Amino acid sequence: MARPKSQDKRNAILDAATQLFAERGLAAAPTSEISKLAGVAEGTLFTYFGTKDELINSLYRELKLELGDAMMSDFPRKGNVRTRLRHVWDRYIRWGIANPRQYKVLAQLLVSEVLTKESRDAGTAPFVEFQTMVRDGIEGRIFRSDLPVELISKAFAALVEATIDLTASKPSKTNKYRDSGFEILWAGITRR
Amino acid sequence: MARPKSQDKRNAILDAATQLFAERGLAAAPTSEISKLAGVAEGTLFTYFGTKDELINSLYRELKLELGDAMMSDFPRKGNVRTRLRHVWDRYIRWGIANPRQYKVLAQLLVSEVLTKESRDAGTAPFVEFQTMVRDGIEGRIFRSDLPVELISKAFAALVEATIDLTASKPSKTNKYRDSGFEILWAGITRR
DNA sequence: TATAAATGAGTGAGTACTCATATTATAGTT
DNA sequence: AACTATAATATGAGTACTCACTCATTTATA
Repeated sequence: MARPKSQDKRNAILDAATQLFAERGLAAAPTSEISKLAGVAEGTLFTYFGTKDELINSLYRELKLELGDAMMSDFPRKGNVRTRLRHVWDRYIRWGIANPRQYKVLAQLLVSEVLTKESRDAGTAPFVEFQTMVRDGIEGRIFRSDLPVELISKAFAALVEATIDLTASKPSKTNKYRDSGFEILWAGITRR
Repeated sequence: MARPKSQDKRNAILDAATQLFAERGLAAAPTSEISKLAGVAEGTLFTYFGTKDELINSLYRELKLELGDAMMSDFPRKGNVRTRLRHVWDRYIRWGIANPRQYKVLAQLLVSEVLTKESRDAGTAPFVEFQTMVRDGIEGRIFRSDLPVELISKAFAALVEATIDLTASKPSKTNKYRDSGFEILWAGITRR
């Protein structure tokens, strides 16, 4: 290899894209401005990402990885189901609040029409341990056995996101929302 | 007025926009194609909606009204809290399944950057009775009193939408998801 | 008959992507 | 260690194209 690509430039482009996507939406953020903000020539953007759609797909995978890392670092593998569930709950919310742009872009990407099936599949990879935990909860008779696994996972995601959204509009109640949100989830899926 | 605008044309344009937005996303649906699909000249689109953004905002309000109607028709005002909550739950899900395009577009509009604050506010208007019901639930000691009202509303919306999304991928389990989803919500927000 | 809607070719402002040229990190040679 | 050849990246003006919106003209209705 005569001259290697620079991971720094790649990251700068992804960061710039995140910022502009969050501020204006996917379609209204031109590659010319993304590259300018990243401090590279427009052509350079296209040596790192063949098309704008490819950039968007790469960004999605990157963000999902970050979120997965945030949720799973220090994961209390030995803890009971409640402890583990609470860990990922707290981490997810913390990440969403600490990275509002990334969080917002993720929401935009998910409803966009440009994500490939491969990207969507790749995006679920970081969350295998989460699936395991849900299965543990059901087999260990902690979760209600009449609830489908996929509904529990979905309910988790839906409630975290609702909680983060609320927090964004009333940051002073962050802790309240975080705790109450979890209580709704826990009471909702566990046996009485 | 020499020649009145036609409600039919206006609806045709909104319908065409809904279809194309759902298929390709807001940005990739040109006004030229929307008008063609609606069976009017492109100029006509602009006599009904001054700009594309205005069209999008109008569509949002229209869809929210439809959803509100669907949820609130035959609303059992005299029923107990569970009956009333279940009513709007079922109607919301039924509407989402019966109108997948509308439902999808609504999701896109909510994360888009073109909705004005006025539109967002107007969008909540059809749901005043829902708010009342939540307050009833808290005052009547049916819902847990430590949960913030706004979190309960948000949790409702989040769980319905999660349920509809799941149903879209596995229609055969529609009833199961509908019932189980509601159980999660109900167990989550009521006193033990 | 007056007034407004309907039409669709035209316009100007962008936009994603290209490509000829300049630059530079690397591997090989001495 | 210094030099060179090589092959890749970096650059940004240029290109082909698309799109939201306009406007002169035609058509319909009160």
